[in-house]
Amino acid sequence: MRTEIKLFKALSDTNRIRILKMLEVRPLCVCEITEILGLAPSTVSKHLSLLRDTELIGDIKEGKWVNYHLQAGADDERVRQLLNLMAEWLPEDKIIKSDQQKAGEVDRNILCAS
Amino acid sequence: MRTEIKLFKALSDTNRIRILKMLEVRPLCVCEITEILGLAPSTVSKHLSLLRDTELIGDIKEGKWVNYHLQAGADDERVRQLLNLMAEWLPEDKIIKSDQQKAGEVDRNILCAS
DNA sequence: TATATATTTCGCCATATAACGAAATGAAGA
DNA sequence: TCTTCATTTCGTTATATGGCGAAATATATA
Repeated sequence: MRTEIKLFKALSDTNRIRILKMLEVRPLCVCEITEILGLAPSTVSKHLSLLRDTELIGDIKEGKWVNYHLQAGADDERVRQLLNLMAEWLPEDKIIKSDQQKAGEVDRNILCAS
Repeated sequence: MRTEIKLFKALSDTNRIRILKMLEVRPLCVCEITEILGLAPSTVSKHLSLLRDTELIGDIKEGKWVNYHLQAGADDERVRQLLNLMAEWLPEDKIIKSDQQKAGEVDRNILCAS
């Protein structure tokens, strides 16, 4: 039962839901997510490693950046089921829509080290 | 987003998952659930009211007992989706299977006020 | 009415969680 | 090599959560 609880806990936080929903748009690096959420980088990093522990997201290093992406094809069926649910949920949420628009627009080269 | 978070939080606790899974067998009163979980009645009552707040379960008074049941036909589609997932999950979990067997066997007339 | 029983509410305590800033780590480029 | 910048790790703090027992509430029965 540990896995299931860990998954639900991962989804029990507003900022982590916002992260998952913005990753539906495209993979993002930590500083892009940090900018959109308006949190400290260390806080965002912690959220990301918690999500990664559940396989809901994965990461790929690209030079000095770490790109995080949804794990839509995760090994664990429960993860896939929850990601499928989340993809349907919150289609009209103002914050989510705003986040997703920003996710489509941010440019890490302009944004980071500003 | 508040509703979604509340739902995931409700599912983020071992004892609440155990309650949902035992209610798949049949409706149960508080003292039956209390006996199976081995927790204080006040603790179980708190879990139940939290689950009821999400519409995952409902309650019907029957004399001095309060019977709790799954809300499989809940108004909220998200609730139905999560209950459907939970019905598929944990089919082999030892604790869950034991709980479900007990749920089929307990008799509140023998059990309570013992 | 008085008593017994089931449930809930309240107050308390221990632990878990989310936030931050500071310091450590890792990679790219001067 | 040295510097810069993205990210992570660590330590701290405030709040949330889950547990209990005691007291309050509600209902059935003597």
